[in-house]
Amino acid sequence: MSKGITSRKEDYSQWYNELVSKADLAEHSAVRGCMVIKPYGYAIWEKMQAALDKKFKDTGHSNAYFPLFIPKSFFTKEASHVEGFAKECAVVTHYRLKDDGTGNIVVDEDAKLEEELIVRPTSETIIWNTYRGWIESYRDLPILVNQWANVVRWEMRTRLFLRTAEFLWQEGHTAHATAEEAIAETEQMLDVYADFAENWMAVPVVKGKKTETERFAGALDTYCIEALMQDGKALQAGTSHFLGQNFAKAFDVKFTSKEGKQEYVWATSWGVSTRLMGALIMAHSDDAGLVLPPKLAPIQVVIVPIYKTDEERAEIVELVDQVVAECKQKDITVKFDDRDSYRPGFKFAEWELKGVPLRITIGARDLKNGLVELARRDNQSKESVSKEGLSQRIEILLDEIQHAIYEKALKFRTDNITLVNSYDEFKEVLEGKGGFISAHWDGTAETEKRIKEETKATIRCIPLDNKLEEGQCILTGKPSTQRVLFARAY
RNA sequence: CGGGGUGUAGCGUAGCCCGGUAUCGCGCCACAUUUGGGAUGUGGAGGUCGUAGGUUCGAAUCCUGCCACCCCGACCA
Repeated sequence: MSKGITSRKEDYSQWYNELVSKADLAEHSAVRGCMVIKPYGYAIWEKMQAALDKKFKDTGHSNAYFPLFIPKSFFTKEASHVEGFAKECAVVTHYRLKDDGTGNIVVDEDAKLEEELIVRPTSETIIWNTYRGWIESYRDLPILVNQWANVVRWEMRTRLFLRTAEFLWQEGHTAHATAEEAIAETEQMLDVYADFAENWMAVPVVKGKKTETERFAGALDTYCIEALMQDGKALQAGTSHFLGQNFAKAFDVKFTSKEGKQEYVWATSWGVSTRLMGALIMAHSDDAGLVLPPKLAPIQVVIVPIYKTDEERAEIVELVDQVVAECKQKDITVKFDDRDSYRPGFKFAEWELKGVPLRITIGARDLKNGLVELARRDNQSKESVSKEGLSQRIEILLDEIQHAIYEKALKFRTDNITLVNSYDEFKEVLEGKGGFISAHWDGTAETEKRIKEETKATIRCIPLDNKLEEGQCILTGKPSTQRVLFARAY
């Protein structure tokens, strides 16, 4: 491992790339646009999955699994849905290879599929085609299903975690008897995402609604959580869609109501992906490496011993065993770095790079005094504490770190939401400090498009807690009733 | 998919213009001395020069195709 990484100031995207690679989170694979998520990175994803999965179950959802392949005819049934995804679909056309007679393995043209299969970019179509068979009566509703899966969107430009051709995610697909119930579900899951982002990832998010332009292909309404990265760019961290009856109509999914009438089912879908890993990395990490929130850190505490002799080592190990046992009782994940081939300084740097929230250093000096040294990753502070009651202190510190990095990110976001009242001011802020820009917009797609073309900024969302106020659109001067959030985005 | 760039040991590189089987640093292995912020010395291993062709007595070097990655654009979670 080489020393250090590029600083954020020097080159933010290089910093990100080096961090992902040097912290052992992921690497590029032999397949274009696809990544290998390495064990340490995957461990973080697993922690995210576990927390989210529990929240889904707690709100009444069950997991299921639907096929990777979707018949093309299904996929093309909902017009705007197809239009939105058509340009990035991988298509399976054949089911066999053969030897062409010269030792080359080629596609067997005789094994052409009668109907081509689309590798799912999302599963609405296959799921709604399935739901048709599951739903007859209002008594079959609601259906509250989630699936953890991989999806493929053939992206031209990829970045590890942020945009790859294949990624991991969860997609919830629910079916309801009424629009009100479906909308309530959409909002509930948005709250689940926001809660997860803020309380687990320690990333503050703005809950909002997408404009028509930014809406999911096939949805009536798309709700989102938007996060702000340290370079001032926004990142969509999760979406929850109210799909109306679009998919029910496309797939003819009807139910008999209490009144005995045939009605189309109301739908929602919602998802978050491994992109959250990108958000996590860019929200907290610094020039020394990753900074992980304790709740998602695969290793919460690392213990680095410092010794000269075997006797000292033995004494330290004895204390470490106690500390580890104590922590285990409190469900704190501890790693004892007993590698003999690296010196302490090297280990300090390595675990900082990997974002371990707390480090315990134990040396001969400490043993003599009955102390250990605790070092926080988030603010680099150190303290010497008694070995008595150490696990309590660790517990408190982990909790403090979780809150401290959230507060830091929140302050950054608050400082980087700028209210502007003119287009000149808008452009100036966008070029200079970046971040979210709160401005009046006349509500038309034309204006939105022009601003995007001229400045590369998009409307990230119309915040849900927006207060109404009279104003004038920064571009056209037309009347507006509320401000929306603009930003350049990932 | 358009424009630009890069590919040489695990990583970072020199050599390429001007053709003769490859330089240096980090890392790796062994041993010794070390250990409170990325140790030092000695010895050693490791290469289809991205890949497939072509030119040539001879190609990392010249020519062509392909692949991958990085930056900028269009598109997108």
